[in-house]
Amino acid sequence: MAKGITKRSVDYSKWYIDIVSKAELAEHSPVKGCMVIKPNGYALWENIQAQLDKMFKETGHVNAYFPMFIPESFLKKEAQHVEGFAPECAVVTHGGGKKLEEPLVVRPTSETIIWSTYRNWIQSYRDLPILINQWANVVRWEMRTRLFLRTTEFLWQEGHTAHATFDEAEEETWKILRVYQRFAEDYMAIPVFIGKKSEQEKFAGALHTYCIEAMMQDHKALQAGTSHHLGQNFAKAFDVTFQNEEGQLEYVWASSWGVSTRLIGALIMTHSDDNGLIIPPRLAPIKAVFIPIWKEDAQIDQLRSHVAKLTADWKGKIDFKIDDRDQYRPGYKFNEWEQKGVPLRIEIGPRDLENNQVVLVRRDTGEKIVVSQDGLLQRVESLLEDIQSTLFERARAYREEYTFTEDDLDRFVHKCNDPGGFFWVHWCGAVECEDQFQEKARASIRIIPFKGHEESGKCIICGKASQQRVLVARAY
RNA sequence: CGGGGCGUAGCGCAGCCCGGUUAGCGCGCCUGCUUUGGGAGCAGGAGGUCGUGAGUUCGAAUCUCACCGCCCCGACCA
Repeated sequence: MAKGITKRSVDYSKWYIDIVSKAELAEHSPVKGCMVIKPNGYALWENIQAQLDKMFKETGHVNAYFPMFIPESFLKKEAQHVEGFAPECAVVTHGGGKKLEEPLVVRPTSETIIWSTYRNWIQSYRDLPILINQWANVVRWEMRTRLFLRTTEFLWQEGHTAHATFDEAEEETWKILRVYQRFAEDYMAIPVFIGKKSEQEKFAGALHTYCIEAMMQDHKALQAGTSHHLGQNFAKAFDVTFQNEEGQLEYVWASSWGVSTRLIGALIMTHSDDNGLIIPPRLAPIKAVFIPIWKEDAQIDQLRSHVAKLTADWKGKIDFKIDDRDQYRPGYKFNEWEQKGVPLRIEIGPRDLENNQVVLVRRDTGEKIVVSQDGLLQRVESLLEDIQSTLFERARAYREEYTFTEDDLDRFVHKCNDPGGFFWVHWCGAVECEDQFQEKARASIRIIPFKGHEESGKCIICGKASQQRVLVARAY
């Protein structure tokens, strides 16, 4: 039935590419590693943006925009930061037909340009906090790219906040992490583990990095959002100080945080099946699609006007579409909308007109439900909510099935290969042992849990004392 | 940067080994008629610098050399 989509069991990577292509989310551009985000993909991104933007504003943030070009010297001001980003920067050397005096880096992230600006904005504790977010594109010259998951240019939001104290910056970093978690779980229907990154995995230039981590259907981990406590590192690099209530000069404390179009990749790999994309209703640009079915020309107009009447009060309440194209037959449309991930299909034909009913078909389960046309909107709305929670529960059950607590090294390595998954293992904290996860199992520490999850044991690698388990997995 | 694969119509491919009329097939597209509750049928039609450049040859999609690009799999990263 799923024409043109490789089955997950045959080739997972191919399946992913087929979904992106068949759902018309994006395609490759003439430039290596870049993508054209097509209307279906962009509509999804717009819905992600709209909800997140609302949540940022509810937590006191405002939007602004900083330029894409950054003087090369700025990148070099924060030692860890340069080291982390220098290799993957695109650099503009010419403009207006002339060689530039100083090359311009196309932003890989905006900490440097923003902190060079904050320097001018901050003098007193009364200027703090600054809680700014920006929606932007960034460029990172990656060696290996995949549509949405890792592209040379991608869209994201980056929050950059400035605070008077360590604790305030910490609270901000934590608050945003919880916003990300809530968004992932309540809107994308993607269950996530939250925690802290190891020293090796943290952002270049941060004191520590928090993240949300999700499991994909191939049991690999995908980092879906990060929130960094930047300490005073950028304030020191750009000499951003403020006068506190006692009149003393102090360096400003910072946080930064972001999610990107990678979320679309996460959404695909969490919910979709061999028949195509599945979009959780709360983010679906089209939540329901009507497919009128007719046998004679005379019925077309009858159906059109009937559906128009039926949906007269739907506008503004639910995003739906009526597919009354007559160059395609119903079966074709069924498949097309399934591939595009529309959560609910509403079939209506002569039989239904006679019986005052419609046929609802759930995208998540394929279940067909015959319901009365009376109170259809309420029925559709509650069904969409049910699909939303079913998707989340299904994803959570799947994740639990492949999340293991493991104490035996051989068994851990073996299970990393087959079936793969998330592993809670004891780790002593040594970098050497962390490297062994990569060496032995091509896996890495995805998160270190927060306080309250202490448990003493022995490091699965070296056997020395360990105070806690960490989550280890192969990752995208 | 290593390994693999591929560049021929919008998409997917055959043809190449063994050079030779007008480069072919499926899907899609356009026109018409019949159809329409799980990817419709028939008829007609449009659509090509065979990735680029050089070479061999009377003659190159096909042989030789070089280059370019893309995809997939690994090492680095959101």
